[in-house]
Amino acid sequence: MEGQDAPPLPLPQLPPSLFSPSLLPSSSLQPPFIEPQVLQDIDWVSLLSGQSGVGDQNRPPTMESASVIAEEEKKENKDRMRKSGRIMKKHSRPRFAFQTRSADDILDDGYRWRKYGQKAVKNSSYPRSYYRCTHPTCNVKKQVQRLSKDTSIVVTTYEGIHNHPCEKLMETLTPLLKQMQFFARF
DNA sequence: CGGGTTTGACCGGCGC
DNA sequence: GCGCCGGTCAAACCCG
Repeated sequence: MEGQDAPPLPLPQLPPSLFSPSLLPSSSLQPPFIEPQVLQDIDWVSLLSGQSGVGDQNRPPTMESASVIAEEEKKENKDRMRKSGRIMKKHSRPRFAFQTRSADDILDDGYRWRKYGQKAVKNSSYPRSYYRCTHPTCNVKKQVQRLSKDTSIVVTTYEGIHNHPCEKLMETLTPLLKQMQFFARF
């Protein structure tokens, strides 16, 4: 059915400052890369340490555009109406999406994810994948979808904030921090 | 054998 | 009410 992808994607557009497809080189064969601007705009500290708390709301104004937020709020409001069902969780969860240019669908963000579903979505010739953080007490989710418009672009949508540190990053960072502490004494 | 993925079924919301 | 659609479940499967 969804062989073509003519209509515009329902995806909220990120501001050009975050991501500018037009600036992308035409040659697309590259190792997994996150656009530098995107990396800069992410508040990795709070993201990784889970400092923003599950209370969200006061999450740092990282990279979501107003339009993205508005779109999400609308969706949250709809979710609020949900009364029964298996996932009666909390609905007002911080969410943000960003696009990366990558040949690989799964970008290694340091966390461990378990895939729990895959769906073909309308207006896209590529399926959307659903992942959950494998950490026992952490129910952060993310969706990964490749743009059919530009197949070199992958859209990743995170939902929720990790309530645990990123093991992988800590592993890498710990010796570094120790070194910094050592040199800081001089 | 334990952890992950695959994949069809299922469920709830929404528009008509 | 019905059908479509997106999100999730869970059994089967895969792999180191």
